[in-house]
Amino acid sequence: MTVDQKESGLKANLENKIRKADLRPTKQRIALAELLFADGNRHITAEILHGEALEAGVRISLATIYNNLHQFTAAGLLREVVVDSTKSYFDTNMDPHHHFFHEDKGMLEDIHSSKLEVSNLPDLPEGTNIASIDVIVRVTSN
Amino acid sequence: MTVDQKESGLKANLENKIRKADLRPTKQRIALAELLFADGNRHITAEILHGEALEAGVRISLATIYNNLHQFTAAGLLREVVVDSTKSYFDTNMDPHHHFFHEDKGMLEDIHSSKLEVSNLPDLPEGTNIASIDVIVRVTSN
DNA sequence: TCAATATTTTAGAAGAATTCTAAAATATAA
DNA sequence: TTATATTTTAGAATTCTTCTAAAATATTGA
Repeated sequence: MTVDQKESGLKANLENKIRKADLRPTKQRIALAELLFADGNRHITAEILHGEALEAGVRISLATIYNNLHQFTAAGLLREVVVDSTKSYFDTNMDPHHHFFHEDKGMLEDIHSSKLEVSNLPDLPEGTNIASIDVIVRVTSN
Repeated sequence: MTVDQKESGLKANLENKIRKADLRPTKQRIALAELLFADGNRHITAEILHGEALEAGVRISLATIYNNLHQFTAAGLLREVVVDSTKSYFDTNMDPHHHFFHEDKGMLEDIHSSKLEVSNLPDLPEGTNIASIDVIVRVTSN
């Protein structure tokens, strides 16, 4: 298999992913999917992703970055992790898991669910359901 | 004990709290301390606190609200709870505990630490210390 | 008490992140 | 194709928060 075939295979796969989410595989969308999903789990902000896209030579506006991050999130391809009241982080890992948050670097790191257990959860407030349980272990460098 | 004595006792207590934080007990600070600490645990945003202060007849600017929320936080009288990437919540309960977050109402509710346990925490990333562990149980109404 | 000093408050401007708008560009279906 | 639906975009608008520097208030020590 040539490099070209491998690449077109990857791209075709991403197009598929986008189609399955009921979205059209536009140039911008494919480029973002590549940046987000091509090599493994990522935690990324809109600004950073925008920077990476421009660096990769993809002309894309910040509004489009936001649009797509939200559309991908709605489609279950991304989840938002709330760790900082000033900006939003998006996580490409959809398996149940938790996070270390490096407060000085503003950086997230996964904690696989099997590695951490939450037990003894009290009764839920009357008339509510769990949407998610988020554990953030905030760490600082020493 | 008269109502007046009780009230002045409460106010004196709050002044004390403010002084211990190395802050001057100004009219605005005392009013905020009253709103925050007078009756039990509260979870509040800057906007809401500002509204309550104005309603209570205290002339105070939003900048002062922010200044004081941060000063109280730095002094260990408040803690910030990060649950929403669009605004900041401050919690008057300084005991170790976790939260339910009612996503539809934007409302926080305490989970006492004894009611919930986090176990099996993996090794921390090289060269880091735990700053805090935050568990947010996000719930929605059904 | 009264001045000198230090802290605090404030209005309004500025900043940062995000969302909105409506027109142009692109993708899809027939 | 051509019509229709979706997407992208620049730039304005919005929301929350911080900054600025001047006026007000609190504290200290004679």
